[in-house]
Amino acid sequence: MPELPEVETIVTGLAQRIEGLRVEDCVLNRANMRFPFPDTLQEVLIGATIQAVSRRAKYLLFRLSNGFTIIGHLGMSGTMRVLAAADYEPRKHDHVIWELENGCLWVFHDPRRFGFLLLEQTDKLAGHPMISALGSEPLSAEFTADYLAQALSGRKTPIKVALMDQKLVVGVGNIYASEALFDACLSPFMPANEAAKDAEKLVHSIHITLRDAIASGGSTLRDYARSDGDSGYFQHHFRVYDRADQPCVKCNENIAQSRQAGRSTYFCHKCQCVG
DNA sequence: CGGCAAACCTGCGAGC
DNA sequence: TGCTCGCAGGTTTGCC
Repeated sequence: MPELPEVETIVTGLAQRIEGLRVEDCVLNRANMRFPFPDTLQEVLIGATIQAVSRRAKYLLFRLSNGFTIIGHLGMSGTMRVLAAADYEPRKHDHVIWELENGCLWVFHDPRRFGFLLLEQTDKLAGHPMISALGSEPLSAEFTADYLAQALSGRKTPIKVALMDQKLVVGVGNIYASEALFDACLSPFMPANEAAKDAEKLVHSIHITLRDAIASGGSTLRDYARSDGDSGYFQHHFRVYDRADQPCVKCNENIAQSRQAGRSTYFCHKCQCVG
């Protein structure tokens, strides 16, 4: 679901609302999502204080006062909201509800159940299999044109598919891969090793696209909502994503839709030199 | 090893 | 109106 801008927006909101608070109770409305919930989830959580909420790639990290960290993922349709207990009305797919010491509820809702929660000791977090193999954070200093060019070299896979490979660069999903390639005027079908020569342009476009989206509070399609329950606004800024047959904002040609690795790709034939 | 399709789920819109 | 089909923001697995 949510790609980096959406996860970032949720992390910022959750940090403001739950950091420093003790968990009074933890209600599991089912035994599993994508994976079974850890047996010790409730035991570890109840009575612990949430020291810090952060993000690595699209993973949410909740550092607890007792040496454990919750690793969360929102999958395609997950949301996390915090609201006053008095305002809570149960909804289908509210899978986990944490009761906080200030009387608020922190609710994990996920219709498609591709999301999950795992538990790891904080000092072993970097070695966790889901975390250890991840590529560069696109908004960090290490995500440079040199890094990207090196990572793309020798790969024949289409550049759009490569940008969505989390071992290469994290946080770029189907929406922002299409948007960044349009910004860079590069064909999504260009082999990655050819696109390596445009690494500088690509890094710039990925930066711009993600920062704009974060500034807009992310994109709301169906399920995504910020931690305050409000929607994001970046969907109004889409230039190609979900705009098939609508005029290109630069050249007025119709935006085209295709499929790569099972995912929809949107692009402008003219601006992105797709022959 | 690289690259693709399928699988995991539910909900919604399009089309018949 | 009501059904079926296809598709949806992600990641892993298994097959070629």
